Amino acid sequence: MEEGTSKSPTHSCGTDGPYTDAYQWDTREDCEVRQILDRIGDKWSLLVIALLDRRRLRFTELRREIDGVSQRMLTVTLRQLERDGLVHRTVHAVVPPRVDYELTSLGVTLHETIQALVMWTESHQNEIAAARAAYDARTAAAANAQ
Amino acid sequence: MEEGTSKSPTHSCGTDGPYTDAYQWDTREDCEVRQILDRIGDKWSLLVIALLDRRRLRFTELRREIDGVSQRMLTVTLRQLERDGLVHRTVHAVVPPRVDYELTSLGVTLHETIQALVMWTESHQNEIAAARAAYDARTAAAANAQ
DNA sequence: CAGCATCCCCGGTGATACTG
DNA sequence: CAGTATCACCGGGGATGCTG
Repeated sequence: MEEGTSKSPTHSCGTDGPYTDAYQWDTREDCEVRQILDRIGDKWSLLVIALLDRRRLRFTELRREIDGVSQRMLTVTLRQLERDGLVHRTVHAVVPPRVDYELTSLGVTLHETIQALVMWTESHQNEIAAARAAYDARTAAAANAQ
Repeated sequence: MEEGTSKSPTHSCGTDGPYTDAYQWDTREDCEVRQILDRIGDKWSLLVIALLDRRRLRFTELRREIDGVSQRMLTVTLRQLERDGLVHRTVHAVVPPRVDYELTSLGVTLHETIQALVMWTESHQNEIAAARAAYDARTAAAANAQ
């Protein structure tokens, strides 16, 4: 199943157009971009990063703020983020145990980048909603005519 | 700042400067941000958007360039993107059938926004790799000590 | 309090076969 | 060529129970 050769897995969009260079990105399934994108796209990571923005929270506080997350998934998510160097974990040797989480400087920069995406979404949500409504209407009409 | 309920749909970014307060985003599971994030995070959407950047491709061309995608998933992905108004689909009434895909203007703006994320990834992939290596080393050491 | 281990389910995805 | 339809799989994620 190894990509092995991983031969130019993508379009080497040659010289076939009046356009200037399109930015070519790595399209391999195991590339770094996909790694991060998977992290972005998973269910809880972004929420954790957003909640840790300029804050320092302990496990239970995070869990309370993220309504719906299971203990297991919060743990798993935090471990991934810690492994990626996006979140820092501080264990206090006290009883009962206390563990604090905060963004690393790397995590902060990712958060800032993600904000652009969030703002894009908020600026264009109406267009998307309209597009969906139009699409559904067209689809329904087609199904109706048939 | 009080949270009240975690389902607060508001994001009060109003008159505050970018760093005076945390930017609150919609944390509901069904919010628009999550809708788009799910699209970003799925397996093929981003690849399609990237490949359609300043190009106009037909179904088979896309399929050939995206190594590993099944016919079914390419269809599903394109339908979602079309429904969201990100990709435009042109059907030519010829035999054999010819269908062209291209980004809409909305799709172009999303692509531009995503580029920031991709570039972040590329700039920081070394840090992430280092963080992972360090984490794994720590973990292995701990397991070893035990 | 902050986890880890286990079981289990569901939906996203792939493979395959068929069609206009 | 560009799909649609159906089946099967597997892994993400929830629920639960147990520990330091």
